[in-house]
Amino acid sequence: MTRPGICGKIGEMTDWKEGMPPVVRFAPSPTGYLHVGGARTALFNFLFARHHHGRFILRIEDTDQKRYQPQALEEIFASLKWLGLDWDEGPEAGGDHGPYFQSQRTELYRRHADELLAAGRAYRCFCSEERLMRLRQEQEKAKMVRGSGYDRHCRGLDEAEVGRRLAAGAPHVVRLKVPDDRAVIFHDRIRGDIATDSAQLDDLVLLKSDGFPTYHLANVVDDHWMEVTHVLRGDEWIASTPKHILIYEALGWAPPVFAHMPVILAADGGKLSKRRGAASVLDYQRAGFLPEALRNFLALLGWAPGDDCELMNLEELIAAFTLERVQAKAAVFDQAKLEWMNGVYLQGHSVESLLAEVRLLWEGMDLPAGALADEEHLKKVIAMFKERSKRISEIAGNSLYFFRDPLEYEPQAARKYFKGEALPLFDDLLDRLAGVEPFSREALEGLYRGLAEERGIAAGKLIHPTRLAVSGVGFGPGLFEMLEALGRETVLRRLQRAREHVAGRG
RNA sequence: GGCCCGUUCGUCUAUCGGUUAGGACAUAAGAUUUUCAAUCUUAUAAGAGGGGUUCGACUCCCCUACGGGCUACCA
Repeated sequence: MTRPGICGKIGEMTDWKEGMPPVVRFAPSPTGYLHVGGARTALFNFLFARHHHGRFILRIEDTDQKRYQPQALEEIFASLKWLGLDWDEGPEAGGDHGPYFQSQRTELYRRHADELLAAGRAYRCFCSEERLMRLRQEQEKAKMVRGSGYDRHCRGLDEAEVGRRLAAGAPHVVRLKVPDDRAVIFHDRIRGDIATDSAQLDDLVLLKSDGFPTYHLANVVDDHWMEVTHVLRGDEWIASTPKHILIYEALGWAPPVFAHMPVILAADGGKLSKRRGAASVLDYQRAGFLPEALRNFLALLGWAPGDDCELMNLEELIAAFTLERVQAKAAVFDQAKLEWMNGVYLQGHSVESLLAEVRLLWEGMDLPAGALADEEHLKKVIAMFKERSKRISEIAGNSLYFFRDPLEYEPQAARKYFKGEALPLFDDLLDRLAGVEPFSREALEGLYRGLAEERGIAAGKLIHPTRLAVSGVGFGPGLFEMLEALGRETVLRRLQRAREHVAGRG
């Protein structure tokens, strides 16, 4: 049996070459559940910080008032905690760089926007949404090659005019003055140098008309004041990074190190979504996955330790993780491999450690009163199902016949084992099972083997119909330990009922 | 459309110019078994295409194709 945590990487930790401990952040937007792609980004940030003895900050980017969903916050926190990704600074944890909600830092953004305005690096724009929309349509129609995007209409407004509109309370945004035709270059730790012509960038909005900053301004300002040294984020941000570089320049700040993580795709190559396999971290929890399995699996999406090691616990992941080994290529989420890995981790769990969670699932399954009263019995059942399960939910879902009589018989198995020839065998079994002492797996096996020999048939002829009769299905734990755990009374009752069922069908 | 990023078995990946291109999941076959699962054996399976550079390219460069991202007062 391959056990998790066999790689022995502990002790190989190295300090970050540049000396100073790094500071990273995970900055989700509370617009919905935390999906596995976000979780993977959080995980990489966490691993990087721990590996280099740095700090991991959680920051909430709630600057979009329209898309804000209050319950999303709880989901994000719960998801991160479930995966074991504790943050050193942020909501609940506190820290010296708070507040950690961008909605509570609007003064700071406004101050820097004013600073840029005063320095002539930014300007107020009074264009209406209608005008912007019309502009976009016209550009589309004209198929403009260059200069698409905002046309800098308000960039040349004179001070008097601006003052007049301001006094009139006209709604406006603040835009950055993007320099003409200049190369904007940044180094991506995963992809190397990426250069963009500033002519490709339009005068982006820094401050929205509702007073909130855009992501671009807020993330630059926060990363600066929170002393973030490494920005590890999804690669959908690559195209925006030149804008961020320009903002750093305008503010006179040194940009952090950038490293863009590859995306995670669904099996069909498309984007991961609720419909294409689960996407929410908490959905995986609900589906019976173990956090350490999902974490291990996610770590291997876009990253590999370099040797053939795959099963790694948290300490080993931390010890082995480096940015150099993060891949640039998008990775497909392979549910089958996750299932396998989860099964491996599940086998590593003791019955005791599984008890509480499985019991919770059973409790939600509408079982007869008192069915779950005997803890020793529950443990026995878990032990029988654990080894043949890949998820916790399978243990609970496949073992219901230990708490109530089967409601029906699996049709395919019934066709095979509930034939007329089974009737005399049932009679023999009913007769002998009533008297066997003790009702133990050893004695039961002796009974079955003996009877098979007497009748000159294979033991399977007795075993299979019995299994179906007592469990309703054609698969499960070894029959004799199953019968022992079920107890004589239950076994006889179910066999009797199965006999009637077979007889009734002629 | 423009700009940017990417391309090794079906999937996740190893390879940092010279390998019989390795491992894992999945798949198939066999062993084992009272079923299922597990376990053990074995097998199938890859450098998108085309040009360069080089004594030698999966590895470096260019082109094409394909996939993805961005092109919002969303993040």
